[in-house]
Amino acid sequence: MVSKTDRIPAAERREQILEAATRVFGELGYAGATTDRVAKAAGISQPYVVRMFGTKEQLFIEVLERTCELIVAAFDRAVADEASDKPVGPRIGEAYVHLVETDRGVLLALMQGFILGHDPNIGPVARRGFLRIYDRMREVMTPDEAMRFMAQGMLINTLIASNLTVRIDEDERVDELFACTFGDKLGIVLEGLSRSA
Amino acid sequence: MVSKTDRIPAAERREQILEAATRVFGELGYAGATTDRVAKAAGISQPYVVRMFGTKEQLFIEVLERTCELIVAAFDRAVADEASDKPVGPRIGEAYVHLVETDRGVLLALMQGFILGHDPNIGPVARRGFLRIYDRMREVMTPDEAMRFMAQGMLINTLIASNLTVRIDEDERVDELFACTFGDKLGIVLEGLSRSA
DNA sequence: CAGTGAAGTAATCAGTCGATTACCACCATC
DNA sequence: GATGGTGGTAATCGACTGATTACTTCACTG
Repeated sequence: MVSKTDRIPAAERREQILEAATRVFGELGYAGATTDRVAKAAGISQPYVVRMFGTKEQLFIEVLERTCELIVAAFDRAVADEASDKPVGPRIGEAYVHLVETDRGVLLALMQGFILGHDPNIGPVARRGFLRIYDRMREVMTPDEAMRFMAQGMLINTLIASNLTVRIDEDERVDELFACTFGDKLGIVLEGLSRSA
Repeated sequence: MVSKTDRIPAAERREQILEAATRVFGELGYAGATTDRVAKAAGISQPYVVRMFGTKEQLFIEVLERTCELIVAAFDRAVADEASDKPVGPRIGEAYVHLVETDRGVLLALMQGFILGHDPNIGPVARRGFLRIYDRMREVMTPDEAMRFMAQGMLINTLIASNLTVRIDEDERVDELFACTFGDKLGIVLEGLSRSA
């Protein structure tokens, strides 16, 4: 039934599942997503997903930790980028906007984690992830700058999650808000949107 | 089985259900909440909830529209407050912070709506609500100010949703972030927290 | 080539949840 | 005192979903 090329080492398959689960959880939320949707997105069967991660909850927790790692890693790269002549703040901002364009699922899954803060098992992981990102900011900017940066990030997450992008070029207020939010990085976002359309 | 004092006019009962549903949806999310939890929170039976609103989806949509109305109304009151000697920006900010303290469910339900932007039925309602709030801001401030205000609001929502408040007085970074986010309104928030604890 | 372990699935089960149905209690009014 | 409308529930159904079980296929190795 399964051709031999479909058999893949567990570690590699694990990463595939995490990637697919990030998209599915990001789109449907934790409760709304099903292990079967994740399985289909990863191209395998539902029982295999459950067996590899134990429970749906554990899978989500690993997705959440992975998204935080990806974001922190992206920030680290931006901070370490010696080639750029820009200050560190805008460099990190650009890195975040770049994530919007390339890996929307990461931001959405992160958002889904934050709003599960009440959950006894997921909540602590979400809070730890949030603080890890905040800490990273604080290493390169003041508390006030870091706060504003996080706020801007949360607005971006909300704009993406609420799918307001579909009304760009349709509603003047949306155009204005996007221009104001993304500033000189608006081009990057629009380019990413047209590519994914 | 039901004492006669439990019989209440439909319109009044409807408002009770919407209020209860706002809290339940805010805490558990749309998919995570059940009509039975809403019913128990409102003190009635599950079938009655469904019959009054048709479907769970329709109930959520009405909750979402109601939360937007409540927020816009709170802003309107703040704008119209002639007694205050503060500029309009801080007055609205204070109104929003006041919502954190008194009606957390409203902010959380609103957040839950935003992250359902992909949903074909709920998404449009969420976007309309977001823009209605943004419009209200734009009537009394510049695009840039309105964007920053929305960003700050989204950060506040995230801090509340992720339940980071539980780590106040436990984690220095959290204290710093809250002080920075709420500024001179931090007292209002802390007072609300200790009262609800 | 027997044997072992890793990769993966089909079938199914038990619990949950939204929705439906059929019913009951109360009050007004004629 | 029948009657009909309004406020409400108990019981239940069908679909969905996370998890479990038992099985198959294949590569490797002694």
